Amino acid sequence: MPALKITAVRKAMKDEAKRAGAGKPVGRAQTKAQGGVKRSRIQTRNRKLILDAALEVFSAHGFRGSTLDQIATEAGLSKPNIIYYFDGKEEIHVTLLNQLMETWLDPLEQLKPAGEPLDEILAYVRRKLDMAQAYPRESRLFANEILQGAPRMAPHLEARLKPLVDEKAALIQSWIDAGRIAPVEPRHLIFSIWATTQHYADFEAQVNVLMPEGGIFPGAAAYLEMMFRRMLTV
Amino acid sequence: MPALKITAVRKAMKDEAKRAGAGKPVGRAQTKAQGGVKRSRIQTRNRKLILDAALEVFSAHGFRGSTLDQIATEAGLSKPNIIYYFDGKEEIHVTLLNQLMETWLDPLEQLKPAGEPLDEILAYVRRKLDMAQAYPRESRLFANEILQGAPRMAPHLEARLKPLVDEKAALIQSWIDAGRIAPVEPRHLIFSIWATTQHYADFEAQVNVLMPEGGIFPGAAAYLEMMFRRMLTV
DNA sequence: TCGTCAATTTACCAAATGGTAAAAAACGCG
DNA sequence: CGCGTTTTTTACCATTTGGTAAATTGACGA
Repeated sequence: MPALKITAVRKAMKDEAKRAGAGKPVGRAQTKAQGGVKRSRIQTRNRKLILDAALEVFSAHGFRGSTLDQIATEAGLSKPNIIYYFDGKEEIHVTLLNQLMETWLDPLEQLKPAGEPLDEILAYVRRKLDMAQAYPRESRLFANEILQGAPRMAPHLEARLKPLVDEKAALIQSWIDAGRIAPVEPRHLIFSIWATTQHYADFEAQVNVLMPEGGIFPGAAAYLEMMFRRMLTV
Repeated sequence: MPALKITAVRKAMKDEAKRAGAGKPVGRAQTKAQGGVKRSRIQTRNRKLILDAALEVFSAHGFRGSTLDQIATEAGLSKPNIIYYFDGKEEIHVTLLNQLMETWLDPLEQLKPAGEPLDEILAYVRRKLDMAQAYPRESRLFANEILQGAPRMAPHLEARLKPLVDEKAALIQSWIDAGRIAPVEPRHLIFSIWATTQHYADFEAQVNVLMPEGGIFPGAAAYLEMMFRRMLTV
């Protein structure tokens, strides 16, 4: 029973320290990206090494399926050294997710009112598919998180994704109202773009079984362009 | 070091026993669905309880994110009692996956040469969407497994899914050759049907953030029917 | 109703895992 | 170069977790 108590106390102290913003005497490296967090060359390099390794591991096995040892090995660092740079497994994951969200939003942000509506949307499909091809690990990391109910991402979804989707859905609706594309529910349209493009990254294992010949992306691009073109042409 | 050795020996003995097909003296319940495995009323009931609980837990947290204790609690049984019915966590998971595969294949199996091609395909979309709505846990269990690279399912994918997809892709191609639907790559068509329908189950957490109003499925059904109708109409 | 086999519980264990403490090593600046 | 600071390593620890052994209870047919 004493062991339990000691742990509880230690944990409480740690939480306290966190709340007070008082870092450990050694290793102020883990203070997150708040104000100006001047990072040394070594810190920059190693944080990147760790995040790269974590992306590899988390995207392949999910959060709970990944271990610090795996990440450490992949990064070529020792486990305690990883804890020196990040407060723990969870913080690495959250950092990755936060970074990812911006990258993920980017293609949709580029959907602009200027230009021909159909071309704009098809270009968006294209960007999304390119993204799935270029960053399959990021796509799977994201998919994993959402599949588990977005436990560490719900706030971000609400704060960053929702406003953007609201904005772009309104834009698409305005195109519809102007009779420039066929009438469809904008949000379902967006969902179908996400689903079809990300499928090639997230379900790669299945796709590879069913279409063994390498290079599915050219065919996918042609198929999706045709699909959305036909659907949206007035 | 001796501890390690003992474990190794114990493990080896267990593997041996498995290979030889010699079950434990007590509990022949875990012999899998081979020949006639007459199961008592209690066995039938408890295996079902366990599989139901495991579906709930595995679909929510993934394989590695789930614990036997969670499954036991959910099933209302004790952990050792669970091990009495299944050889271990892995066997529960595999059993679930195998069962699931049949259910999952069913809607595609119903795609038949008779009838109007467009109606056949739209009915397939409908069945898939109904399935996502009625069995979201199954959909997520499957998605989880594929996301992780299908480690426990690759053989099944190859043996059951691939032949079926080959067959139905050929059927769709024959419809195209006969000029009865618009020409599209049959496999990409199938992928897009899977992706768009399962999206509503697998990414439910995200969908719920972006479309707070309950009952997205009616809208999804209308949208998807329109989408595939427009794409496939000659 | 009684004995036997099936089912369940109790009490464990070893390994894996996230994390820590403290000493050693490397860095870099005056 | 010398010395304080940062970074890394070594040696641990507590908890969690999958799984087991053995004793106990329960079901059910002769």
